[in-house]
Amino acid sequence: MAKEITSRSEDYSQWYIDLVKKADLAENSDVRGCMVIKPYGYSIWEKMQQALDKMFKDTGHVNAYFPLFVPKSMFEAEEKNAEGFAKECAIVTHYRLKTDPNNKGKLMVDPDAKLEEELVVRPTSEAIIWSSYKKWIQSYRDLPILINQWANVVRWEMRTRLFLRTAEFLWQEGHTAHATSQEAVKETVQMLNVYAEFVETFMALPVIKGVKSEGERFPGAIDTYCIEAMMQDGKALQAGTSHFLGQNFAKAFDVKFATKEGRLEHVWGTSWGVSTRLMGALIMAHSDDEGLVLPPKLAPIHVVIIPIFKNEEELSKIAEKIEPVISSLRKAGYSVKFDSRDTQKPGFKFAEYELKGVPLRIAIGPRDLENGTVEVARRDTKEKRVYQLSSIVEEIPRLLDAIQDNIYQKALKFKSEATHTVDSYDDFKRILDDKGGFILAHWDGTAETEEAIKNETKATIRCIPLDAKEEAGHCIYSGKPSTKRVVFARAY
RNA sequence: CGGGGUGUAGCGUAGCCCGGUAUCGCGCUUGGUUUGGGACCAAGAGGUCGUCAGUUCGAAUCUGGCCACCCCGACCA
Repeated sequence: MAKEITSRSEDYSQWYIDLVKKADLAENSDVRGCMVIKPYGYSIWEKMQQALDKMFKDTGHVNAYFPLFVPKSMFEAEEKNAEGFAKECAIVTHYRLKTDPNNKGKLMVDPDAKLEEELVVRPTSEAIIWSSYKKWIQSYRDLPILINQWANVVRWEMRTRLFLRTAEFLWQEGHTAHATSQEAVKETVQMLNVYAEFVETFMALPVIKGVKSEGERFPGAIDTYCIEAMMQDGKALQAGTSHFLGQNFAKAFDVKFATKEGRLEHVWGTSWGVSTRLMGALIMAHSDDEGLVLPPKLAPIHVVIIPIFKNEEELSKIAEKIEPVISSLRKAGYSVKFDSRDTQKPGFKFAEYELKGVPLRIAIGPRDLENGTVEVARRDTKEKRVYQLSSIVEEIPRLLDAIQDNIYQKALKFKSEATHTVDSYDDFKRILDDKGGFILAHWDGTAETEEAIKNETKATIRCIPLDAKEEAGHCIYSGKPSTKRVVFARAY
């Protein structure tokens, strides 16, 4: 009742906000544009971090940490990158406050404490990292450098939305340096594949892998690879990017190395990142009007057990009966919560854990004690089934796998139904307005056409898919010849 | 930054036009009855009405300044 959320059909974006707040994931803070990630939301992010961090380490990367502040002169070294982020930077200009003589009890910025050089709060860390790499790299023997950092960054967005766009957000950013262009490209693609694999296997969300058009490219990159996911309302969401930086940053920061042959060359770079925005994708991809639906691989609680009892005595009988199940499951690595609160009724708890997206719920009461059974409810299908208590420890892993798979299959089906192929601008606009989704269409490859379509329809080129097949056609906008289809969509 | 809107208890709100110290629901506290799908009854606690000034015997209400937030646009992971 109090926790009721707006339905998706009524107002999708309100549904999203309700979900984030009522499932206790995050809330707006008293700081403009910045959110508080609450414990339940943060525990999902930690699960994501753990899985990604392992994948990074398995591909040879190590973690490090670089400063939050970047001196302005350092920040502006790579011109395109600086320009691209200039409009959204927070800047530290002073290092001290003092009591305000004209305003009792208040503080003011001390005008005598102005910094010689302003510090930019990092919107991304290429600058500070490449200025460090300059000191670390002299020879081909020093390469490659494969570093990741988990950090917060600040981008002063005009309009913010919980998880999807906040002024401060958490992310990881990988920054690598290589001796050859081929090796750097290979790294860029490898990390794109890591992201795709993570999003598909852990988040149960299928993606399109592709390359950004010039207009959508990361400032300072030669190529930006990305994965794009489809949300339930037909809007696309960029879930991760991997950039081939060429020698741009090496040149800007004068990072050279001696080759085996003794020549002095600039190194080749990549950078790649995913952010707490993935939380937004996770929420929007699978959840329903009852609340979150979490894939078991990222759920902080796999199984919640709700005892149904009238008194202390009944509760202790149930607890005794279920205890071996709990400890076996925990031993096997599952997160189990036994909610024995006597302050809430079972129905309240059922609704609460549905809201929070717990994949499996076990209810056990006097009736079950008599029959040696439990009732198991799946969050994804809402299906309830009675199992023998003796078989439950074996059933749980099977059920969790089934849920993970079912959620993915459902999202895959949705994505394929939301993907349309069009050959005329009229069809393009019609489908965009009727259904949204991904639209595969021919494009003449020019920034002008891309810009015109964006202005007229708000749809952007999400990517040029890596698996796009060669196919002669005509640009839906200009009619000029094209050799493959690109993916358009309205996006978050 | 341009256009529009809103600030009243932890949350959501009524009252404002037409001035007389604030309504209702959820939540919270206590007691009792309940407990297999969001319990019920009773009694309570909680508000400088965003802020500063003005008009007035008297301001949530009228006037002006300021601040904050939300929505639509431009920008964006």
